[in-house]
Amino acid sequence: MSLLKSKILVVASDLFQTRGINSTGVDTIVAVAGTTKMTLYKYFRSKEDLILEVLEKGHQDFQNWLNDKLTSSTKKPSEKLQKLFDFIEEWVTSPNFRGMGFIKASAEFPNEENPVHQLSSEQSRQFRQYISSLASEANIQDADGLALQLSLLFEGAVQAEQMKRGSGAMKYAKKAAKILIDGALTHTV
Amino acid sequence: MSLLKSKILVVASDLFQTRGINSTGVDTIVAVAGTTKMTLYKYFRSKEDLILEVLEKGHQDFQNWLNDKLTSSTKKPSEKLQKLFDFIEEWVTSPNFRGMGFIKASAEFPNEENPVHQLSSEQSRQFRQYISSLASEANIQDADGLALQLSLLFEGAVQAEQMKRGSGAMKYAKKAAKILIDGALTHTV
DNA sequence: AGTGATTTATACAGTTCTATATAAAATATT
DNA sequence: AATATTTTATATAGAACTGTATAAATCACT
Repeated sequence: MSLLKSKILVVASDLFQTRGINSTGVDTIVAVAGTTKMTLYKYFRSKEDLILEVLEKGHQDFQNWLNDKLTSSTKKPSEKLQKLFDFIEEWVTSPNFRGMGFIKASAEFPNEENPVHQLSSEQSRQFRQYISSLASEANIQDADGLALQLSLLFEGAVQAEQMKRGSGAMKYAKKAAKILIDGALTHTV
Repeated sequence: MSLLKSKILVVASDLFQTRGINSTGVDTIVAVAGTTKMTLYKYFRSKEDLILEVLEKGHQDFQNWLNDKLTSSTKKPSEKLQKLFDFIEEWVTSPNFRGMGFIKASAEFPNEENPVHQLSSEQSRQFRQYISSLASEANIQDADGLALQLSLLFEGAVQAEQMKRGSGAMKYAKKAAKILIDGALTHTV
């Protein structure tokens, strides 16, 4: 991928997160990225295309990072589930954390027919599905149910953290997650 | 309050929730409300003023409704806490539910110096504080901690419901809340 | 019916935004 | 060095948005 294109992606991701997507114009993006609109529109057909690619990249980066961490940490499915929130906390508190794109994008594009909304909704579903597969491997009965509960905690915590940085929400989300996971594990098949 | 003013507030609240705040122009609001911009700007100094009043009204309506429900349902503090999520579910699934304003507003206005962001952040804090006071009355040790966890579940569920209507998130949020509340109640002072 | 306040209709100034056109400059390739 | 590609600089079309000006129309009240 072109250096300029990835630079634009990084800058756009940053600005979208800190100023909002609709409030960030392409002029601002190219100015911060140190390039021009002509170049931006060479690599992205439209602003919407840019938004979609930013979301896609952010989600893939997160999923890859999380999956690598989990698979290299332990092979026991139940332990993976337990460590999930530790890694999520590590991700959220890392200096290059720019927020979970799909959480904000769905708020800024509430129309269910909007491509940006659809992508963020799909990413949210994928993430929940990933947690559910971990729960299934740990032989938890209602894997989808637990996955939903954990994702609620996670998304709530990310939002709280976005709303007020250093809120300590992640700490209590972890405690709650542990209670829910432990409870579900004692009712395994 | 003037009929037109409250009509504008209702319409704006509806449009902000369904199309997003930044994506909704004042022209659209007055067209749907069946009035003109002149009248809108008579009652609201600016669009930002309108947003703030919409948020304020939405939050007060919710808090008043919830408090009335809780105080008239039971006098036992621990039962209030248990019934909290039942009423919240009732609110969220009611036909005139237009979403929790402060959740989306903070996403659309991420800048912490923005008045809209500040108000939604304050409302989020107030709601958490309200839950915490219920937990305190029920003699729960870490009342603030439980309140934070419950609000994470709540905000996560509202967002999930906004992202995909009829997701059933509230049902699992309630189950998780019950587990957390029961756990906290067994460790009371 | 007549007076005063409210509301509408319409136009528009001024800004911002997405997206494109065109030509010059810089960079890479042969 | 000459050619081809990429990138910049600049201008601008065209739409959308906030907010205001002005005059006509409607409404409330006496």
